Amino acid sequence: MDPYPARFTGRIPVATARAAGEGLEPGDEADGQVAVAGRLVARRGQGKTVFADIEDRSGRMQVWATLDRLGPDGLALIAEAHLGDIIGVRGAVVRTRRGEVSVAAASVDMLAKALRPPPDRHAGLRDPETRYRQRYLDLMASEEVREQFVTRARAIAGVRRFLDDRGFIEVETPALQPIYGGAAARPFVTHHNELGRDLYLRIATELYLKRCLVGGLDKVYEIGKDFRNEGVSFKHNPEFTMLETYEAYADYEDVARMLEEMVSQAAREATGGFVVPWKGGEIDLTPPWRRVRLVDALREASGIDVLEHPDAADLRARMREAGLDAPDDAPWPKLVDGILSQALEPTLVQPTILMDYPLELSPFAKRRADDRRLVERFEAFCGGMEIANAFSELNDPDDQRERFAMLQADRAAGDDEAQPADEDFLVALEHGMPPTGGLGLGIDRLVMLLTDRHSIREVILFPAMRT
RNA sequence: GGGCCGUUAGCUCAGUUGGUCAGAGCAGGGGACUUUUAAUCCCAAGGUCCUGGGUUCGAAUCCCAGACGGCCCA
Repeated sequence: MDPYPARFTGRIPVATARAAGEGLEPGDEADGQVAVAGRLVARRGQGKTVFADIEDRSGRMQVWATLDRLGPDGLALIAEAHLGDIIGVRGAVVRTRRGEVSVAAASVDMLAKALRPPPDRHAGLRDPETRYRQRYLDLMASEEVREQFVTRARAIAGVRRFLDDRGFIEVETPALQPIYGGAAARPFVTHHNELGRDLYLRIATELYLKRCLVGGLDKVYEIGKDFRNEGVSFKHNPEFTMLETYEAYADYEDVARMLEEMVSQAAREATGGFVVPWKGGEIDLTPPWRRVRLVDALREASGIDVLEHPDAADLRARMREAGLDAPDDAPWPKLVDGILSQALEPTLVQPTILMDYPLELSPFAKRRADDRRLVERFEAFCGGMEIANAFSELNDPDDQRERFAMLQADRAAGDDEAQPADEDFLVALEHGMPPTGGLGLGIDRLVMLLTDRHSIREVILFPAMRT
């Protein structure tokens, strides 16, 4: 017997086979035969009769194996199979005297022998380390975990459908970049042997997607992995999935409306509604979301008006007065971000859009005409996490050049997350980029919200672990 | 970065004051059983108690260091 045969023909999902037996009375047998296959998850031996449960993605089904129908070799195969083996069964659909729709096995095939045992059927797999490192065991042991990742796929499909329906085109831009940019983060560095030079794994797709806008693609999006060389936490994985969209002739308020609709549609496709459970309460994603100016929200949460403390040392002192952590080497934008993350972000459970950020925090956003210290930018928060970031994109190449210079000053002042200037991108801007509304949406965090999971590791199949 | 907790059989877990304390259930092995539903019954087997030091007559247990993981805080 080959324990790993190449094929098993004619298979149907067990849910389909079960449906064929729904109308049967106990003791009845349907006409014809079906072929089903799946992992052996339980077996109840009775000597010359064996009951076995097999499971595929569609569900679970009982196999009724008797010496009369199978003969000694076939019965031995199923009687001696291990839990975890993948077997194929052909036979009539019946309803047993106890009322269970089953396949009365006429033949049994070993399709894949398992050499290692599956997790305990009743206790499941609880050790979080094994769950993450050997996710296949977690999936094998838990229908709920399998469903978790189906929900993730549905949410992403919902986002894609939403954007495709609105005329966006999906594009792919380089993950290996000669210079990184588009976010404040430290990159991973890798090396190209033939070119003899270091390359960076992207920390964002922003600067390449904007090049697409310069070229006239007008409405583009990319869903893909970004890589940030930072610590891991309940909401950080070094590689994570990001959506970025750019729409010509839109501004950040247009983008805010699109975000609300997109997220609520994804929620409906993934979970069936706009209201999702969250940490014992619920989050209502129904548009419109609350909007508040960032500086007002910061003042309400911390008592600090950041625009009244434009000097880093001054702001640092004020923060410490208020009991907030303010590192000595942090430049002004980092300090403002510190107030946001410490005092404000955890309070933003219901969806909230914070509008109008200080220019220093936002090197790619267009200034507000009415207040040159602020830019047309929002971030959306939900469940105490940032989930999205959007601007009216800066398309003035001279202003952009100045912003890069500011970043270099931050870098010199000790901010190792400040990104280098990208001359090639500036050349692209000099060719003219239309006024554009851009958006970044953290897909992993969105999935956390939609599935009431409080660790990013629960929504990433194979999260980063120490080796 | 800090604090707390955890790591014992393939899985889920017990293990008292430092002394018959190497244990159970399930899985796996042998046997009985032709309608079971976590089937049942009998038998046997299964260990780097995370790693390395230390204290002690004696350590899964106490101390120190480390690894990995979880939670909380910053």
